[in-house]
Amino acid sequence: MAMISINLRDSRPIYEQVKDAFRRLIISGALTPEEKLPSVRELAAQLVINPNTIQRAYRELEAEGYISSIPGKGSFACAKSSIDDSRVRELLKVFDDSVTELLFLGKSPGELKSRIDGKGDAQK
Amino acid sequence: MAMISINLRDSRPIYEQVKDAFRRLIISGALTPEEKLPSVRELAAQLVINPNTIQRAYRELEAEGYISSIPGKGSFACAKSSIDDSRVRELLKVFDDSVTELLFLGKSPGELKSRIDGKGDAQK
DNA sequence: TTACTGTACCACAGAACCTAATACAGCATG
DNA sequence: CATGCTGTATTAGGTTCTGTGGTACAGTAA
Repeated sequence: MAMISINLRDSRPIYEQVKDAFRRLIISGALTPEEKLPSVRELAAQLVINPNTIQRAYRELEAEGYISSIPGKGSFACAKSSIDDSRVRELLKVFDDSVTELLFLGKSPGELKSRIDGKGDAQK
Repeated sequence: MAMISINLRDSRPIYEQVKDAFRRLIISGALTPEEKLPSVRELAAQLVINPNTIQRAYRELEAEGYISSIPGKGSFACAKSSIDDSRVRELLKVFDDSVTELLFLGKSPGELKSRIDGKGDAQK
């Protein structure tokens, strides 16, 4: 039942941790399209944080297209087809920048490529 | 002479923008090892921001091993051999996470690999 | 000496983050 | 209908982060 967990001692904002956690669940397939997420109040109670913080995470996840919230019903995971294109562009920039710096620091292109192949099946 | 520029309307902290800017200069080779960076006060005057903000950026870049600051002399770019290992681990995590999400969103492994190859010569 | 360098410290303002409490409307169940 | 859930919005307050402004000290070089 404890779908996600957060770390109050982390420097990253709680709402960002919540966003990342649900993105991972969706990416890994642990949360399938149309599947219901915990309600704002329920999750806030589980994590012992304020409902407003959860609401912010859900609102931003919805803006990215990862989830869809319906008043009175709940929040639900979306199919990947509905994820916003700007999210892809953002990720590509992160990818490119990390590659550039890793290559500079001595990593070989082959080593980075093999890391991509390692993602086929196991999700960690 | 304007080595870097910052955007006050950006949501990211100024000192983070400064850090990224100098990392890019070093990575691209525009700033070679032992080369001198602008002084704290000089750069602050150029960018019209507070010297303390520059100082923070320099301090953190030094902790990562990208630059070395010597009281009375100045701050200088370092050779890549002195960059901290934790920076590499951090970058690998960013790389892996972006790959996982990009693959989920429909990008093919081949497309990502070709992006790695595109970094051999041109730098942006 | 003079002028530059990095570094440290303090106080202050504004923004971001988070909490707390309340309220309203939509949906589903009995 | 009525109860209880759902998302959503609003207001207020506290804490932390970010950035500014000013001052000070020590090391380096002309």
